[in-house]
Amino acid sequence: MRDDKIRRLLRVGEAKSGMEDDPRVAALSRLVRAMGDPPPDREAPVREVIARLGDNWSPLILKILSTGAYRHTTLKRVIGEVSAEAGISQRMLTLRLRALERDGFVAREFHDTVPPRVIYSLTPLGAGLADELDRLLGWVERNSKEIERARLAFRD
Amino acid sequence: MRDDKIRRLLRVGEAKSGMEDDPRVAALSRLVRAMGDPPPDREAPVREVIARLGDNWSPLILKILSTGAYRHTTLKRVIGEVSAEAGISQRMLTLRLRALERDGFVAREFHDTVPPRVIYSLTPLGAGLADELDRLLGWVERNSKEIERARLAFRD
DNA sequence: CTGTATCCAAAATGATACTG
DNA sequence: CAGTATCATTTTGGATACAG
Repeated sequence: MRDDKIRRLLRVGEAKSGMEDDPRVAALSRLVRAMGDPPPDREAPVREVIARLGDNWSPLILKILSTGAYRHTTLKRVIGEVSAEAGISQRMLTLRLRALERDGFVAREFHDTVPPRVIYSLTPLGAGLADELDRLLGWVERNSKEIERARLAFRD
Repeated sequence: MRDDKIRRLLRVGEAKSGMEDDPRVAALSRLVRAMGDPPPDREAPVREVIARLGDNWSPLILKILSTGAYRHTTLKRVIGEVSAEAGISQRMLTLRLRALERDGFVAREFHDTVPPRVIYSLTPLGAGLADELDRLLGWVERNSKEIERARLAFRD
């Protein structure tokens, strides 16, 4: 995207005297270039991975798996005890694990016995993602007082 | 939660000879304590903030606002040009901005003129969140090759 | 211009029953 | 035990019209 297009978006007049150099133009220009062309869509890793971290169950799954390897049902049982909500449905657990496996964060070890045994664990990549999650949680934790304050002040 | 309850969840027998000390028990115990009692529900800042980062529009809004202050419609126009999708609806933009404002990440400056002028900008707290977002994006970026490889390998 | 209200479509999640 | 299929419910998002 060219800078003059950005100027039009911002309704910034052409700089004739050099006084209208809106700093947002250069900053937006950098942002657009950093995002690439075309910009990442919903299926792009950047979007998907952050969406995973933001969904209801994946963060908890990552945290639990960072303590070790688990069978499917054991994982379900642990989530049911540890979460604030009613517990995860078998369907959702499978969906989430599949998504995490698909992106290389979770390894699935299948033993074709009766009954079958399937062991889920974090890959090194998944452990890295769990670390990122921890750092993010740490930031929120450190700022939760201020967030709570903002929430209370938000009675407008 | 007591450790023997965790052992039952994991179907770990009582250690009589000291050989069954499943390392997951201690790790899970630490995890449960770190999460607090009761564990954070959907409205808790930890959950909400990460959910914000994971939704469709908030990350982009944060990125754009980190380049400066914007009026409502200008922001909408910029998002429409910068995003991969069709653009954000006025309703969603308002909802997202409200949520970000509610948690103290975005400041709303209202001028009661005709037509009204409303300027949105990041608070220092919001700038901090934008920094966290950047670090997260950086991590995904650095690992996107490996993620793509996992995706291609995931034809099972 | 900023925002709300209403209605509608699409997506996420859960419940339940079933299979190998 | 692990997983799938189906259906119901909830949540989320968009389109449109309208108000101040």
